[in-house]
Amino acid sequence: MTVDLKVRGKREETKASNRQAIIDAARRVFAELGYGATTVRDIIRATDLASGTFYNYFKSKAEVFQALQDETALRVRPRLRAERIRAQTFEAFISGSFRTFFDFVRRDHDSFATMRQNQDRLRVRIDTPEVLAGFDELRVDLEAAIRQGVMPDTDPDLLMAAMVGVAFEIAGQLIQRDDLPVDDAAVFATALFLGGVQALPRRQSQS
Amino acid sequence: MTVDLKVRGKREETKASNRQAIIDAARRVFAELGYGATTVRDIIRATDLASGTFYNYFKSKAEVFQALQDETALRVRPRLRAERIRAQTFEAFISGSFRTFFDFVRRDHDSFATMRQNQDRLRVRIDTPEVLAGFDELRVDLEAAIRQGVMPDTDPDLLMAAMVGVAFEIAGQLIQRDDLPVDDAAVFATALFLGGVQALPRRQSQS
DNA sequence: CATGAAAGTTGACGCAGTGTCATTTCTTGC
DNA sequence: GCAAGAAATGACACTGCGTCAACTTTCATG
Repeated sequence: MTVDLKVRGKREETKASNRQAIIDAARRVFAELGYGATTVRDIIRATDLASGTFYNYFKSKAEVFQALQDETALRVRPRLRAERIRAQTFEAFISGSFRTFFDFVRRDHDSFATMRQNQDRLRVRIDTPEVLAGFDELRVDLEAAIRQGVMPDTDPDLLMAAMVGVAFEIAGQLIQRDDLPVDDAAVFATALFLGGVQALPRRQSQS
Repeated sequence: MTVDLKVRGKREETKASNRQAIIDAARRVFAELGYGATTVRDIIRATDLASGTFYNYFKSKAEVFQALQDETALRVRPRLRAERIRAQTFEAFISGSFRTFFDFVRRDHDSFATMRQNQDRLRVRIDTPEVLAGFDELRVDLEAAIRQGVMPDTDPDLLMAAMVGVAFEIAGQLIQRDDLPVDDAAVFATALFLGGVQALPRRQSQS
């Protein structure tokens, strides 16, 4: 009567569903209480599992949080990667990267709202290994672009850092300011990298 | 026999010294164990005070951490402010800001090492209210520069975000890479803002 | 000085979250 | 069916948290 194929036995089935249940509960609870305030017990209470079961899946709340971030990172990275590989010019490389990232941030608001989880007025950003791996991927692609002569031969680590810094900080603006169009953000960041401050879009009549 | 002037009574004297003792202990302990792993008890054990005394000075370990960060922020902000106000051209504004900041980061390595405190391989950045106020200060100065026609009339929030993002992310590189000269970092960031990717310093013969 | 009141310190206490583990329940291959 | 292994359960010992009544120190006052 079970609709889905029983290729995997019941064992693996529930194992996967329990893991997901914990992750889902964690996302909800983190969103509600903030990372600092939530306890492992809060998370497990939000599922129908027993406290001990949590530890069959994760070592600590930090590890669940990491799983959440990693999940997000693994969703963005392929898109960014594809965008960069497709790029034939460095304009396309830069503009495509920013646009794709900002688009994702706006759409997936919640995943990044956790990023700036606050208890008081603190702003916190946590980069998990998967996120850091994403940075590395960008650096590798930059190096490839440099080798191909598409990108000027400059320090790839610093260029990566600059792109990451601008991307995340402007993403923060996108989260704060709902009225800021994704497109404006992308145009701004792209112009900065293509021509510096002088090339930035000017404001309309702003008396 | 007390060398220093007894303008303040003993009361305030010990109050200030206790507070500082806690902050100093916290800096040591955070550096050793990382933020996540240290407990209030760890901090207080590293002083000769009793556990209850901690709570006369701070509500939680988060609050001590914030005090640490704020202390740092309050040391950098005036320097950055002075640099920006002195600037007559936007080249000077940008270049002075980055150079001053990177110089501080390199010198005050430890304060910023805490910034990227890691338990596993996580990278964490926490912006306290004083740090955020520093961002705001930058935005205000950018707005002033725009009004004076020194800076192109573009979205000051985004420009601030871009500068902050580049500054912090490249600061991260400065901390990771001891061989990276402060000057190179400053030249890189400045060139990016003045002329975009094309204007970046090229690498020497790098077969 | 002596003294009483106020400020500050102390550490033991009750409470809550942590991670473990013996026990129980469920799944699977035979 | 049934035995064996896998996973879930929740009680338990332990640790850290924040509080508070008792104690100590400081200081203003006569």
